[in-house]
Parts: sequence; C-alpha cells; structure tokens
Amino acid sequence: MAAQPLPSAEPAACRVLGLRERKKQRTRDALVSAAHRLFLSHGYGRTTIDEIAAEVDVSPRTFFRYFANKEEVALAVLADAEDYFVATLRERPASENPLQALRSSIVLAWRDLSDTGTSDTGVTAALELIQLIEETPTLLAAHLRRITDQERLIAELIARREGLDPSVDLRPRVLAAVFGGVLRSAHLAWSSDHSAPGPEGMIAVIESHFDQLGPALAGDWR
Amino acid sequence: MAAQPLPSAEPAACRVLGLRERKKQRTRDALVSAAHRLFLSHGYGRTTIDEIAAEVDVSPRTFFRYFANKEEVALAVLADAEDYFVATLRERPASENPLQALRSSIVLAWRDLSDTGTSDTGVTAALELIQLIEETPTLLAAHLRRITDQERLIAELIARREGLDPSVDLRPRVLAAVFGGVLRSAHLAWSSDHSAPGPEGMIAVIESHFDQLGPALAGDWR
DNA sequence: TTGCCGAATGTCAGCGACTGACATAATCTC
DNA sequence: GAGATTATGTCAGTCGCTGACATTCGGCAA
Repeated sequence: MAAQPLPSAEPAACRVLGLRERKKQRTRDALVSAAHRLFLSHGYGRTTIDEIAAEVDVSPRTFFRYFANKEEVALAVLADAEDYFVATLRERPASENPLQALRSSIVLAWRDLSDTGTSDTGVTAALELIQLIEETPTLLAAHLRRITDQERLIAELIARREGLDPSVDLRPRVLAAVFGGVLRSAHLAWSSDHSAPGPEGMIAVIESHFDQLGPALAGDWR
Repeated sequence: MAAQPLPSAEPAACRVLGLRERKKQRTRDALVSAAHRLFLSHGYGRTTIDEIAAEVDVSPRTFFRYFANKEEVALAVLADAEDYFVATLRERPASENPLQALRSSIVLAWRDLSDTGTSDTGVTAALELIQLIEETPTLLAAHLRRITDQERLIAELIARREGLDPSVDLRPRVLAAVFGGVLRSAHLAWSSDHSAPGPEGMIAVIESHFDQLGPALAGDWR
C-alpha cells in the first residue's frame, strides 16, 4: 500500500531491503499520492506530469521510469484492493459455487480493507478514485482495459478451482465477464448516487446489484 | 455506411443534401477508409494522423475537425453495425423476454449485415476492426468505454420496453452489463481463435457464449 | 577507506497527438 | 454577383512520451 502510516518509526525490519530499494519504494509512493492529490483537487486532465514530478522533486523523465503513462499512476491506488480481492478469492471454500465465491470475495475484501485501516487508509483513496474514474473518460477507458486483464485472471482462477481446462470450457470466462459487468454497473451506480457513501454504501450497492442478477436474466420480469 | 458502393451512379436523391454536405460526407468517409486501410497494413500505433490526412489530401488540422482523436476514426467503422443492432432491438416483439430480445438482436444484426452487402461491405471491415481492437491496447480501452455508453442506451431501451423506471429498477442496467460482458467475451474468443472466421463464425461463437450464460451462473458446474 | 560496478536519476533533443487563433477559400442565400 | 456562412489551411504552442548520453548514488569487495 501507499506510504508509511507513521513517519516517526523507522523499523529495523526495513533493513532487509537495501537502502536503494527503500528509496525507490518511497519515491514511487510519493508519486502515487502526489498524483492522487493533484488529480482530485485540479482534475485529471488539468494535472501535468511535470506538476506531479515537481511535487515529489523528481525529473519528469524519472516519472516515466516508474509508470508507463499518466493513467497508470492514477490507477495504482486500486492495485492493492484488487490484489486483496484476488487473495480473498483464492481462499474461498470449495463448497461455494463459483458465483457465490466471487460475490462473497468482493464483499469480504471491501469489508476487510475498510476495517483494517482505522482512518484514511487506502480504502477512502480507492473510493475517491472510483469516483474520479467514472467522471473522467480517459481514466475510465484505461480502467476498463485493466478490468479485462483482471477478468482473464479471475477466469483462470475459477477454472483451476473447478478443475476445468479454460481453453475448452467457456463458463469461467463467461462468468468472469458477467461478474465484471455487474461490478462495473455497481460502481457506476454508487458514484452517481451519493445516498450511500463510504465502504458500507459501496458494499450495499454491490449486494443489491448481485441480487438483481437472477431477476434480470429471468424470463419473467413481473 | 462508408463510401459509395458503385462510383458510377450518382443518384439524384443526393441532391436533397447540398454540395457542401455531400463533400463533407465524402471526406469523412475517405478519412475513415484511409485510416482503416493504414491501421490494418502498418498497425495502429505506427500510423500517423499526418499520414491519414495526407492520404485523403487534407490538412492534419482538418482531420481533428471530423474526429476528436485517433481512436474515434478507427472505431467509426463499427458505428453502423451498432446502430443496426439498436434498430433491430427496437423491433423485437414484446413476447420475447429482455435477454432473448438482446440475444436474437445481435445474431439477427450480424446475419442481416452479412447478407445485405454481397462482397466487401462494412461487415468484413467490422470484423477486421474487432480483430485489430483486441490486439491494440489503446484501441481496446477506447472501445470498452464506448461499449459502456452503448450499455446505458440499451438499459434505457429495455426499461422503456418493459415499462420500468430505469432510475429505480436495477434490472435493465444489470442485464445490459451482463449482455456487454458476454458479447465482449465472445469477441475476444473469436479474435483469438481463427477456427471460425467470417460473420458465420462470429455468430456461432456468440451463440455458444450465450448458451454458457445459464450454466456459468448455475450453482452446480458438473 | 578506497575504488569499482551497476542502477537510478537528470538533461536534452525530438516525435506525435491535440488545440487555439487567425487568415483564406469555398459554398450558400438572396 | 455581393455578402454572410462555413469549411479548410497555416502556424505556433502545449503536453504526453521516448531514446541517448552523462552523472550521481548505493552496493560490495579489496
């Protein structure tokens, strides 16, 4: 995750990584949080790479040695949440069917992430970012592309979990795509409707969208 | 659709539009087809706006008066296919349930489009473009964002069709998202597996993915 | 400590996407 | 055919992004 929660303590455990690695990690974190701050205050399009770099006191060229492009630094905030979700999914019991496993994994991941960090951990940052993404076409495009990569990964996980050959059975990929669609729909609903703020609100919106999955596909809508 | 199929005939019906409008339409079509050709032969990333403009004998500045950006001219080839799909969806009988209507609409749209034009109509161009999109990250991102706009439209159509308020009932949006997911999954499968070429191949892949929708969401995968 | 190696960074030049401003030339209207 | 519209060209400039080269900094052994 980003930065050090308590700048006072410099734990000795960090020594396992050389000074060089620690420094790299610090500038990377600094770039991410500076970018996040600038994007939220001035808007994504009105923020310049030069500004971000200047904020961290680093040359613009260095920025591109950490991130391939402007979108990447913005989306980096979500990386941990996504990783946590995948980790959660791996540990779901085999008794759950695939759809149940996916659904409980996101809900659990959001809940855990919002519980662990007491105050302004990455969760709030992630929620702010989702908001920003939905109102920034360029970011949305980049995010959607990342999502498809994630779906491929999820499909493979599900396939392995069920002992299937993903190149033969279409179900894992279809399920992953459906899952992605429902989730995206939930994100959009959450970000355009401020009646359910915070992680709990997001969880509630996600649950309600999953609840509508069956009815939406059913023949009879009455 | 693009260009005139038979350059010999200059139908009098065109006179209803002024010379100015006709000219604009012609340069627009010329830009789209030049871009399409260059993208397919040299690759999207290695094709320059200047090259496209030069091909049509137009200044680069003019290009940006027709298209907001490089992605837009590439994706323009799909616009007609999408419009045709939406038109088809509007005419589906009320007896079909929403999911059925969506499914039969794409299949019918593809079939009609591949039947109407005898030889190299827009259908082949659309298929070539889908292929290009899947192997070009930048294009894929832009395409996915367009898809989400389409999904919003589809959700509204379905809601009206079923006499629902789309701001209350989540089913239309969830269904549209699921539909988009299945379709995207099918496109990916089609473009990465050359065993089913042409429109018929695409239709077959789409059908098989829809067939897996129920099983994928079912509790029991055995 | 010294000194060397490799990795991280800065500097600089340059390409390509995209935009605003203004001038010019083409159509449209009367 | 004159004047109002509108499309187009030209030009200058910003910003995202990259390659090449020089410099500096951390890691490591003599």
